[in-house]
Amino acid sequence: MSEERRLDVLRAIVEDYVRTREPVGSRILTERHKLGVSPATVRNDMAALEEAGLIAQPHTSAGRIPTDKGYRLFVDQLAEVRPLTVPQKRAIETFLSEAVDLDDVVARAGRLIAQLTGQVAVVQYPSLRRSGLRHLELVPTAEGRLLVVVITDTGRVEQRFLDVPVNLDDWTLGDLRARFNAAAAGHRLTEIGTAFARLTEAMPEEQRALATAVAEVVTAALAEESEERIVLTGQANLARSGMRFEQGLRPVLEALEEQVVLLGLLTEMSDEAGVAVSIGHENRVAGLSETSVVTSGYGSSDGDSVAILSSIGPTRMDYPGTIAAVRAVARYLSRVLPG
Amino acid sequence: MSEERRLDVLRAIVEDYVRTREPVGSRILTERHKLGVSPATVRNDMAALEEAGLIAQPHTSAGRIPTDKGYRLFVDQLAEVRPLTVPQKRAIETFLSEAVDLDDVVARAGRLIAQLTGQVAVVQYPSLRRSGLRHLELVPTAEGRLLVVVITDTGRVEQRFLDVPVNLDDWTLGDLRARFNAAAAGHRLTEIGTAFARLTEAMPEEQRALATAVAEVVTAALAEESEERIVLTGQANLARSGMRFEQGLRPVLEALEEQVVLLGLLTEMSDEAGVAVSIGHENRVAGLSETSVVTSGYGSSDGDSVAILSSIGPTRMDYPGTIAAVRAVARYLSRVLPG
DNA sequence: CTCCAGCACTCTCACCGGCCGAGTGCCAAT
DNA sequence: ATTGGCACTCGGCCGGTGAGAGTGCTGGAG
Repeated sequence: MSEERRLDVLRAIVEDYVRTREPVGSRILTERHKLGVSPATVRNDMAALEEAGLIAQPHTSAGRIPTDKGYRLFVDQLAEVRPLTVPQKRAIETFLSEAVDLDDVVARAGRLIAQLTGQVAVVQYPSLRRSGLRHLELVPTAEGRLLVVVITDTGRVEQRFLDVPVNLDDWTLGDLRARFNAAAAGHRLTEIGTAFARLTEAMPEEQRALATAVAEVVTAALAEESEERIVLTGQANLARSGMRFEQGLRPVLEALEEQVVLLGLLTEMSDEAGVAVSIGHENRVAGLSETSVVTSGYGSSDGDSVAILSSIGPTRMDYPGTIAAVRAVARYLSRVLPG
Repeated sequence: MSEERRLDVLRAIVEDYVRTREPVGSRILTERHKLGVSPATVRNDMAALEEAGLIAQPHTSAGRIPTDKGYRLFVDQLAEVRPLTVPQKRAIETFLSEAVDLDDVVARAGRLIAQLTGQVAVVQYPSLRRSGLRHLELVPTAEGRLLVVVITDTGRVEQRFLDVPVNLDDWTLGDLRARFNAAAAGHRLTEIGTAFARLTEAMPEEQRALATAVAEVVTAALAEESEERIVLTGQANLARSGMRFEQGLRPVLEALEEQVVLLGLLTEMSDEAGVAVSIGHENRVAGLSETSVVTSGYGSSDGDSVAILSSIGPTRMDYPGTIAAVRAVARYLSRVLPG
């Protein structure tokens, strides 16, 4: 009983089940894949695979379907990379380059992933913390209310309201703005706290309180991980014919709405470089136990990514295709982004 | 056969069907509602209501369910306003007032609607065109590239890149910024074009080209209706038990992803002041023919709204409750927003 | 030792017929 | 106008049956 053929059988089972969404039996397996052995032999292999926990049968006399562990083995060792076609690549490139601003870039990336994979796309906005500060703007909005606007060099804009005790004349405000911008120019947002600290110490007495308040708001806004924004696209794909989940859509939709949790999952996954895959129960998020998540970082050509994008679908998904799509979009995205 | 009782019967049918989600027959009707007549009499009334197209039976010998037309009559004439409880109102107020910025306000409003109604919430960002200009900022980002940032008095920030032929020194930029802000201060964005036209004419020759370019970008950005952004919340509610649609979730989810179309529907509905309801096939949007949409404008205390929020659910929805929730959130939202 | 054909067994699913109940429409009576 | 009575019509719910698919096992061949 050759080990190699057993893995061939597993690959055949995964491929067939992904295509037909029906448990696959020994007869069909020998008919559709040139294994060169009889069904009976395949049955023995299947028994071994089941013993190893790689496949399972839904009920006694139905075919086998891969388990999470089976998919894992498939993804790690058996799947062949299937690069995108040239037209597809061109389409990605042009579609992304037509974007008019950051919102548009993110939205388009989501639509690309959703359409290429036929699944749900999750795109995180370029992280505030890892990008540089371009400009800081202070705008009075109402009596005693100040709007603080942060513009990063990835083109992202963040805003916060700030209640200030006193009214500010335009001149003071202009002065403050100039000082802050001078202090912050070109720094990474993570280093900005210390730069501000130096600044406020050097301020004239009567402005120091306000300055520290502004500095606090800015650093707080940037520190607040929960403010990382993500965008979902292609949720309609969840209702497509091929997407029946055992537990129904409910838990999946609920998990997708818990953006904080979702973001935690994604960042946790993307520790390593390149494309990462998390399968079924490997996702600690309840509600995603019937789905697999394929993620990749993006955002800079020099390796360290500033944000994440991913595709989420049923464990029974086309892994090679999904991985190829996610990787391709991530690459072009990194190229298109300013900075 | 009194006309009045017929309407009582219709109201009873709607209320029962909304509660139980099962076709309601004459017997149960007389048991659960004190109509003071026998089932046989009710049957006659029901026959008349069916003749009038207000109710229908899914198949022979099942109870009746209201038609779109029936719901319409119910909403227009029969539904009694059911104000929110005091705790609910307090909850809305505090939850909204805890928001830290505009994104957060919009997100919280969505969550409120989704939770109060148990349906999908759609919240439009405060419209650019109908709000006033607070501040215009010009930021150089790279050689020959200028970032134009528009801040409205509702706190919304819009950004556009602009390629300029020459490099600008800080002083020219500061001067330009000052001039634009002086010209635009307090104007509605729709009137801003003319204000800018006057400004550019009065400019010194060598700056006029740049000034007109900036003016063009700003007005173009504001004219672009497609940039109106909306946020969806509570899509998980679509998968709740009470939400079975005849055609499945697919068309509904697809319709919700067509943000342009959806926005068109909402703006079309909210022509009139106050809360508007669109029922079933009244929605021209394909895919929403099994749903009803309850919308209200929000955003200013003096009547004319700057944006829209709404709740979308099955035609079989709790209209009084939904209307009350939408109205309440819209009101508090208007109060909380700056401006 | 590996592979394979055959066989008995199990389980799901689709189909069928009949029954039950809910609800209706009509009619005659008040 | 209202009501009680009555026959009728369906849809949904068993319970049984038969076909089909797939398995595990066993014994024999290479």
